[in-house]
Amino acid sequence: MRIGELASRTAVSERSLRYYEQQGLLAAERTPGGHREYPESAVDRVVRIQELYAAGLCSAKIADLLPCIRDTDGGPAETATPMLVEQLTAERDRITSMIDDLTRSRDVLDDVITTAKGE
Amino acid sequence: MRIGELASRTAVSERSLRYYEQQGLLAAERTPGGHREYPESAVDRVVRIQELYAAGLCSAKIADLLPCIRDTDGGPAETATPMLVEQLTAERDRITSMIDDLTRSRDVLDDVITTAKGE
DNA sequence: ATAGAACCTGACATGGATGTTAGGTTCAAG
DNA sequence: CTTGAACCTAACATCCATGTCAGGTTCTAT
Repeated sequence: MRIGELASRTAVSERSLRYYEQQGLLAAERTPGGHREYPESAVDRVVRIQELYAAGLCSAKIADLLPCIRDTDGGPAETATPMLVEQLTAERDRITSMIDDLTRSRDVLDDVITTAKGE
Repeated sequence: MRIGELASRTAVSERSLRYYEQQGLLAAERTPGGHREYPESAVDRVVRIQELYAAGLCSAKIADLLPCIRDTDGGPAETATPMLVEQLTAERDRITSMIDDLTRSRDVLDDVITTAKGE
């Protein structure tokens, strides 16, 4: 599929998709004229990339990580090096405390909302 | 307490604390010479502010929200207006999906970590 | 053949919390 | 009184994914 369709199916802007390619996160074939041509699996990958960005990982970490991810269609292409495992473990712990923070904030919001509705 | 102590006790930079004041999130008394003087409760408040920033709320929303929060030392000073409740509900839903995304990303990391360690 | 939609590259802009620096004032301890 | 730590304001810098614009090329349907 081409970039417009991928953009609309993932709700990610074309600008961002080109940026992902620049960062080595998302490969694309090219038509003879130079237009990008994506495989069906690009949809899942873009969603995954967005989630990882949202989790606070930078492009470089995501680029390291992606080849090690177990795709829907098979096992991982690579195995994480010990150094990468160490970094990813730190990221995982950071994500865990992010989740805890978010949960606390959500509880605060719920309390304020409930209080307001109860009066 | 003064700004240096508050900064070290909350692990938030003095720069940020002054910024919070500018945004109307954190009030401070002043010494005759103009130095900021914070009450003990500022520590909790700063932590709360950081959590809300981490949850993706901007300064303005936090400023609206803070007066409605049930403090440790009593009930909320204000009750949220219907409009604010609507906004906060949207924020809460957004936070919920953030948590879901983060959980997914953490699962991905765990899988990569486990796979690497298992070999 | 041709119009118009879709795509290309490249460059500059944005946001918003935070870092940093500069130059000056206040505070506290000797 | 003096000295150094701590604080003040103001202004500018940074990060980095994303937005936006300009000017040009490719694709597709008629």
